Amino acid sequence: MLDDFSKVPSDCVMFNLRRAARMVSRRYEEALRPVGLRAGQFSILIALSQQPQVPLGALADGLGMERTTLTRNLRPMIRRGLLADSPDRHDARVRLLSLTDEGRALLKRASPLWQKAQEETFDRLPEALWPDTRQRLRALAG
Amino acid sequence: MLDDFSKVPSDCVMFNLRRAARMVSRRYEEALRPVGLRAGQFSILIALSQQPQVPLGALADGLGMERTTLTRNLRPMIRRGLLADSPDRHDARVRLLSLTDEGRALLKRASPLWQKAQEETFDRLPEALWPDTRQRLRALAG
DNA sequence: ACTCGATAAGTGCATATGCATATTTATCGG
DNA sequence: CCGATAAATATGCATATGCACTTATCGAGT
Repeated sequence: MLDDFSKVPSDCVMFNLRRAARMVSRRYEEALRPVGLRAGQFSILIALSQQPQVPLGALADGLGMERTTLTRNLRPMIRRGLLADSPDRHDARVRLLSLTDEGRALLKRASPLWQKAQEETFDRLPEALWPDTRQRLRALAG
Repeated sequence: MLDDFSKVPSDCVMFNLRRAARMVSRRYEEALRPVGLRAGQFSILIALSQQPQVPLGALADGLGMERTTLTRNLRPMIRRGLLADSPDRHDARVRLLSLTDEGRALLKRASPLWQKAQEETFDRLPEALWPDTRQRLRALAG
């Protein structure tokens, strides 16, 4: 039976998650194209809109992402003027991140586009199932 | 209320999916490290183990991936001798992909490692919930 | 003050992702 | 057979992902 992998593709949690993430990301990115935001960039804007100053590492943890990945994801957003970074006064190692006014304005423009993508998503997965599904995704990510 | 994004991060399907996919992929990749397979590479091997000859486009569809992405994902695997490609006799545009013996052997070695990662995953999400969860992920990906 | 272990962040390398566009081949209408 | 259209794949560009390793800084103990 060692050679029979016939059930693996459908059973593999990792495969199913990655495929769903790819497909769903593409739909959100299509919706966000008018404001020129990638899927991950929108998530970063949202995460930063919650708090005024966030250390890079804390933000990476919240996104479930390696710090080194986040470091590079920030670059095009800072270049575009959506984010700003400043050193922590009390700890020179820490890079504090924040939204610029431009970033906040773009987020406002992006919000209805995201809303639309979210609604289209709920055409595929009944919205009533989402809170429960989200909890499962959190359990998987935790 | 346009400025209040406080519920978006937790509500956003795309964000939750991407985060879960990142975290889960990292755990599977850690498990698969002894055989030097990335998460996506394992999925490709599995998909190809089902059929002897698969056109690139059909494989990409099955993986829910752009053809152009798959084209490049194949490169390191072919270089390593895990996959082979040959032109379709009846249509010179088509690239038929197949596992090599080496690829099949590696898949055999990878299988128990995958199994272990899968079991660790089910420590986080009760396995009884998986068939239902998989169905929801499929609905999202469809 | 000094050393050392811990912590925060960055770099080099390799793979992953997909859109716009180009290239090659097939197919169909004439 | 020929030209137009469609189909399968590849390339250029930009962003995304994370591991191994490095650098800079902090804090505790001496």
